[in-house]
Amino acid sequence: MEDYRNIKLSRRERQIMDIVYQRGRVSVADVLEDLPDPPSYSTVRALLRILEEKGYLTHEKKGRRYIYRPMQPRHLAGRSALKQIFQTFFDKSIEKTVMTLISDADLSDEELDRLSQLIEQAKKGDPSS
Amino acid sequence: MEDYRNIKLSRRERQIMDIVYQRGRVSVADVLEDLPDPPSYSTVRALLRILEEKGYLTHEKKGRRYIYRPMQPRHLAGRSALKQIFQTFFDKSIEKTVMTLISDADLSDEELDRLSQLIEQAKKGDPSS
DNA sequence: GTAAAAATGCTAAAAATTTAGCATAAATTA
DNA sequence: TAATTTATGCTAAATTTTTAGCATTTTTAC
Repeated sequence: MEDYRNIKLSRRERQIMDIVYQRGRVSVADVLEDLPDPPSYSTVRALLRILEEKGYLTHEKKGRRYIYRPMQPRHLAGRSALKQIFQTFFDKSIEKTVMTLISDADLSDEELDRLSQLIEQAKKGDPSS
Repeated sequence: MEDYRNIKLSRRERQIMDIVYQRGRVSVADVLEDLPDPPSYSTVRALLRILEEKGYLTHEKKGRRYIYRPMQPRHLAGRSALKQIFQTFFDKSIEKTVMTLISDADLSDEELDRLSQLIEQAKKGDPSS
């Protein structure tokens, strides 16, 4: 659980977390740049501070400015977000979710081959059925 | 775009939209039942009304009570949400996203076979590369 | 047919979020 | 070294969100 995209955070807080996960590491200016309907510099600073207080971010001093990054690693946050999505929209079906991803994506044959391999490996690796 | 999970909606509004998409059609009581830290009946009604005003929901009278459903079809909302996720967490890579879905899922061989077929079909159907 | 139950309409207060602004410190530059 | 720029610390106002409550309507039960 612990999915920031699902509960807890306010609208601005979520927007900022998304930016942080997209960029990996951000300065106040970075966030300001990416925020839709950007508020003032002060505002962004306040929100970053709050997110840090809530335990979602941490910062370090880089020269004279703060650089923020997420506390939870990206891949974990991604997993959690995906879980939420496929529960909400795809009847908890991985298959439906993958189908949507693939059919929307217009993938090259090369990419499709790599996915096939991925699935073959999953078959070998986990003899669960 | 128009992704309710990304921007615009407040925390409660999003929670409610998630419930609506999970259930398909909801009464006030349904929503109340699924909401974490449920507020009062009045509150839920107000939120549903607001979401309808904003164009996310519509309702019909079923007997004496309102039944709400989403304006945007589930599969479209799902696509949009997925897009957001794989952009934010997976470097816009379908492959990485699918990999995470599959490796987390502990799928049966049967399910994996169906996914293989899906991919084969994608290869045939779209000779893009 | 009257009373109780279960719904909505509407309004406004309470709480949380979002915002800006002033004070201050450090680095840059002229 | 003084002025300017670019950062943060802190505080409080403005706005939005969240909530509850009362009035009214419709159905159900006696």
